[in-house]
This record gives sequence, C-alpha cells and structure tokens, in this order.
Amino acid sequence: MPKETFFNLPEEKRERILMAVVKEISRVPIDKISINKIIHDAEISRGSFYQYFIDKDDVIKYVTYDYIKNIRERVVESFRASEGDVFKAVEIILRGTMEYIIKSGNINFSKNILIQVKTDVEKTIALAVNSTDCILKIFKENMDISKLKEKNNEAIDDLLQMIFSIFKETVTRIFYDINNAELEYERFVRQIEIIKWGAIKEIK
Amino acid sequence: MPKETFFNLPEEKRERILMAVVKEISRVPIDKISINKIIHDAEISRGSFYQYFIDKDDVIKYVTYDYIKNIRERVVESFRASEGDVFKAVEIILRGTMEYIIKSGNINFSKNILIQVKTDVEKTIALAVNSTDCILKIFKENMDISKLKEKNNEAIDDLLQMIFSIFKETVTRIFYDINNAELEYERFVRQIEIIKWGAIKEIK
DNA sequence: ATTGACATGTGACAGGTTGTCATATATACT
DNA sequence: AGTATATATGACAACCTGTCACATGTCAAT
Repeated sequence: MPKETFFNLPEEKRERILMAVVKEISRVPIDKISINKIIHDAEISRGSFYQYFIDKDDVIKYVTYDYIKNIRERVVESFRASEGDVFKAVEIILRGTMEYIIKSGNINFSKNILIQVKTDVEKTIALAVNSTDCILKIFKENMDISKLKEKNNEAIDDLLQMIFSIFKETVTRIFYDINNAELEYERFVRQIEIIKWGAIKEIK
Repeated sequence: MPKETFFNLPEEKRERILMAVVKEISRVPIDKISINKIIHDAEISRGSFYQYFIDKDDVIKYVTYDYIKNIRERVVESFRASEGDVFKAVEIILRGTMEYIIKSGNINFSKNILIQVKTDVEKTIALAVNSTDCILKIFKENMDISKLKEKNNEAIDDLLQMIFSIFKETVTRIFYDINNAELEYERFVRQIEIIKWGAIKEIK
C-alpha cells in the first residue's frame, strides 16, 4: 500500500503519477518497469516517489489491486443481472470482459497486469484469491442450485472453481491473440455445455 | 537457444553451469535472477557466460524448455500406460506429477519454472503451446472415444483443453501450498467426475 | 508577524545490475 | 613452428534501485 503522503497529495498530482505508472506498465512487462521512466513522466523527483511508495513492488501491487477490484465489481454486477443461472452468467461475464478489454484500448496494460497476477503466486495471490473468494461467495449466495445434481457446499465449490479455471484460460488465450477472441468465446460456451450435461453418454 | 560454444564445452563444465543456473532459479523468482550469482557459483567469467548464452532470457528459456520437455515425456508415457481412458489417465498423471515435484526435493525450482511458463505469454508460450499441442495430439490419437457424446475433432479438443485448464489450476494450487496436495488431488478427481457426467440433472 | 513543528520535495550517491569488447590464452591444423 | 580458430577474461559503459542529508513548503500557536 502507498504511504499516507500519497493519499494526501492533491488529486491532480496523484492522477498524474498514476497515469505515468499505467503508461509504464503498458510499455513493458512488469519485470522491466523503470522507476526512472515513471518519475520523469510524472515530473516528480526520485525522492518524492519513495515518499509515496515503499518500493517498486508497492506501486505495481497497488495498481494491480485497483484493476482487479474494478473487474470484480463488474463481474459481481453482471452476475446480479443474470437471475442466478451461473452458466448463463459466466458467458455474459466473459463477453463483458472481452468488451471491457477491447474498449479500454490499452490491451498491453491489461495483459501485463494479468501476467502480474498470474506470476505473483506468493505476494499478490492473497488479493487475487480474496477477489476470487469474494466472487465465489456472491455466486454461491445468489445462484440457482435447483437443477444441480449435487447441491452440497463442496460440490458447488468444485463446480465454480472449475468454471473459473476455464474462464481464466480463455481470457489468457484472448490476450495471446485478440483476433481469436470470438472463436475463444464460442469454445468457452461449448465447454460450459460439456460441464452442464457431461461428456459421456449415459448407459441406457 | 544457447550458442554453439556452450554445447562444445566439456560436459563437466556444462553441468557445472547448469547446476548454478538451477540453484539460482531455485533461490529467487525469475525476475530477480542474478547473472553475477550464477557466474560466481559456476566459477566462470562474465565474458564466458555471454559466449555461451545470448542473454539472461536465453539461459532461462533453455532451462525452462528442458524442464517442460521432461514433464511432457513423463505425461506421454503415463498416458500410453492408461489404455485410452483420458479421465483415468489425467488422474494418474496428476498423481505422478505430484510425486515428481515432491520427490525432486526442489520445490522452489519447479515453482519458479511454472511461474515463468505462465508468465511468459509471448516468449516461451510458443514452446509451452507446442508442448501442449504435442500432448494433445498423442491424447487424441490414442484415446478411447467410444463413450463420448460428441466424437468430432472440435469437441474432443474442447474437452481436452478444458481438462488441461483444470489440471494446471490444480498444479498451481498444489505449489501454492504443498500441504494441500492431497485435498487438491481429491478435488481434481471430483471435477473430472462432473465433466464426465455433467452438473445438471436430466429432466425426466 | 515570528516561531517552530511537521509535511513534502530534492538530487547526489552507494551499491547493485546487464551486456560489450579489446585483449589474452588455449587448441587444432597445416 | 606458425597460423587460424575457438575460448577465456575482467574492465567498462550504461543503466538500474533505494537512501539520505538537506531544502523548501505549510500551518497553528504565540
């Protein structure tokens, strides 16, 4: 978390700094990020930067956290609008996510942030996991389980976690080649169908 | 790929260098790796290092590639022994992978390599994808599709890719906390069951 | 208005990094 | 022995990060 000083800053300056950080994250993968570029761009001194943030990781973590929070809010809202059908909901959410990524115009930023989240198994995982947990909780509380074969807590967790895995894989593939977005969406829909009805023929 | 010079080296020296690289990858996440530490450890000069490898990425990529190749070979072998039942096969493969990771004694190395593969969406992805493609191909050629509802090529791809997503998620979770390995294994088995039979009750 | 306490701004700096290159040495071949 | 080719080396430029002593702002109380 940034130091208090950062939050005391006049909004204009805070925004300017964050803009510079976003610009830098968009420019290169996280491990190549240069504080020098950021402070030059934001027109602040080196010393100031370290008065706002503990270190490089701190600023990256903060921006990452913020981005994930946004995504999460959008996901939760989409789900609320889906009347409890998880399977339908995740399709809508995927489409929304695709559009959000494309519309934002800054694919590199989203891509590098996504990589960051995936990378940071130890450090950021806490917030990523919390984020997932939070979403899972809302899903569990609001989803319609009447049609499920297994209704116990564990089974629902298994199901949701599985859907999330596939969701994440799909998003990664979309980032890898944005031109395949539509194909990947269709694939996701087919995979959800498999989960719903099973891959194996019932023995008559 | 390392330069020719590296492969011309006497095996003892080559091994010594690779050992030093493995040691360094085990020590810290990929983005914190220090060439200085490696050359000091391997007792070679800075200049020599750059005569063997193009740059830092080159050596990491090489070691990563090698590791993935090993895993792939083990997976393919496990599958060959499973008589075409993909669902059973992936369970055996997961167990084998778990044991391989634990037995290797060097969890940090595996963990950091895994992160590297996940991270490197652009760079290493080619080989990771090739690796997956290669496995997929062997699966497709050898699997028993008689019990599947959908037997066309696309449907089989969807199914396998989906299983892989869940597999990867499970492995990641096992790395995150090795003590949960057994629980994650059980969860994986349950998830495979869902894929086989579906999550939704048939309407009678 | 002056003082002092505290918040914020600054750039030079130490100590680290990577990749290069001219030069030195070893090996192989005529 | 002499030359060509392959390998070894550490000093080096050009970057990097995080720190710190000091400069400047801000604001409340005297």
